[in-house]
Amino acid sequence: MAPLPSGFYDGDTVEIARRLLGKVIVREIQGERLACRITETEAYVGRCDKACHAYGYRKTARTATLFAPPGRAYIYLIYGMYHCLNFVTEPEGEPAAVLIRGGEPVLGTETMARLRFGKSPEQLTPYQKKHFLDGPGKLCKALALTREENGLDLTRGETLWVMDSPKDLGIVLPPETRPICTGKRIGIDYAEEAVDFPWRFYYGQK
DNA sequence: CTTCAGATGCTCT
DNA sequence: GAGCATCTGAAGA
Repeated sequence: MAPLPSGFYDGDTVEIARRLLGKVIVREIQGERLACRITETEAYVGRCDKACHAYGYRKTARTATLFAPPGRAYIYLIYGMYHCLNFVTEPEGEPAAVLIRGGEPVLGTETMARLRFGKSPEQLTPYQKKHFLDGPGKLCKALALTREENGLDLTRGETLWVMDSPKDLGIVLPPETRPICTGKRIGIDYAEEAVDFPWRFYYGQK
């Protein structure tokens, strides 16, 4: 199943956020395999970034996972009802992660649609289809990820991992031709000078 | 297409 | 008690 190894995550968080675009998240639930291709990410670096939950190495019950070895899942509850999926980066003890902000379905669309809307893909409105996985909360809902999965080791290929390409699942997709765009991160207006860090990466217009 | 209110509960001060 | 790395449906332009 060839999950990306811990070495992939053991490095500069901003660079890893960029390199995660196009990679494939695989999720196994109840014997079924779901997959989506990553289309949007953001980097968070505790050492120097006021937007990071572990800014200044602040360690609490919630942020403990950010200090874990690279290649773990950091999942937390936001706004009382949604979850955000991150991949822990940098060597153990350096709190940092990449937020997965968006994706597109590769496998298991039927189940993802039911997890997100309680409907089959055919029943979705055009608006629902267009915005299927374009947000961190949407992605977690479609992949059935909650705090239960916080701390999971992504390098073991158990119930959640990342692969280099859809080909690793035997799925052939058209090659990615969209440009990689860079911008400011979303929803961190409180973060003072860090609001301007260009640490968001996404595929541009088709 | 756009704006907008409301939902809902954990986390940290 | 305040705020949060958000989403949805409804309503308006």
